[in-house]
Amino acid sequence: MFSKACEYGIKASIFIALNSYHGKRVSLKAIAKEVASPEAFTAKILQDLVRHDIINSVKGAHGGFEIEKNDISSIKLEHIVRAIDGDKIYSGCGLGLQTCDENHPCPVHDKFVDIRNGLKQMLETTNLEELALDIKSGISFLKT
Amino acid sequence: MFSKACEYGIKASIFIALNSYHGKRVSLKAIAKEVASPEAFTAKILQDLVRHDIINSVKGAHGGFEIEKNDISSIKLEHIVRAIDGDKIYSGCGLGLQTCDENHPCPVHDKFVDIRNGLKQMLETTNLEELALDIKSGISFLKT
DNA sequence: TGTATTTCGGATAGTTTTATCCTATTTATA
DNA sequence: TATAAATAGGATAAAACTATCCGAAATACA
Ligand code: FES
Ligand code: FES
Repeated sequence: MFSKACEYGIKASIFIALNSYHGKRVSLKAIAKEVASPEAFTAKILQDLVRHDIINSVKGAHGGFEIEKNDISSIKLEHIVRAIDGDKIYSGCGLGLQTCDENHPCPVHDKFVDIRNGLKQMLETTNLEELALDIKSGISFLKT
Repeated sequence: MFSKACEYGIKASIFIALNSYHGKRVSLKAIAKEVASPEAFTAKILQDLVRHDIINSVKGAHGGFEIEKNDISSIKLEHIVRAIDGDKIYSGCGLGLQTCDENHPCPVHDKFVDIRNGLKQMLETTNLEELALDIKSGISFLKT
């Protein structure tokens, strides 16, 4: 469903949010360990999220990644997925036609659009805060 | 969502079904043209579907691919997807945890499972006959 | 000022997916 | 039987995705 990069990006963002909530900045090393992702690859993904203004980075000693406290609840999964995987999830035809078009639909268009809209809806309404809180309370997990 | 191989496989199967409906066997060349897929790659995918007993092939002059007329309505998209992409769509965790487990859920488990079940349901209940009939009646299209 | 820490960014390597090529095998028909 | 038409299958190539490496730049602190 999502690319590896996107999976890592979402999990990393949740972990950063969780810590930013307490005013703690986290390092790449800590993130990669906590979400069980390859360090160097995760670095690339985080750079991408920084460029898209989803997370902030601070270079140098005591540097790391953080999220504006006020932004945590307004950052939706959609923003992260769009930054990393682009909008192919949203716009593409399920069977690879050049464009997904009501007026020139592929055989599964109607059924596919239903499912895609569900996914879209989910990504647009799920924010980092709720996900981070579930981790904090031990309801959900980032690895294993 | 689906791999290219799977997209080609589904479209090819629909085209074969459409023709088998009229007792017509179709060649690889005709299939690739009709679904706008690379010929040699499509050949591999069709071989896969033949090995999985989803379609039949006949070698030699006047050979080609066909589907048992009585099977057209009982072949579900699920069978094709499983044959080509395996069951990763069904079993895997949306965020890449080793196993998708109620008792050790990732942060998006509940929401993800909902969507995955919708997809599963769709694939399990959609059969080749209905898709082929929509093509026949000009309601849907296999390419462009 | 010097050093350790840490992100940034370019280059490179490995793996999987997608795609192509060529030969062997099978079959209908002249 | 000879030939042409098709699928089968192995080998290979190209592209995309995943992952690693290393030096540059920035920053805190001694
Ligand atoms: S045209 Fe294929 S999903 Fe819309
Ligand atoms: S544990 Fe991640 S989707 Fe179920």
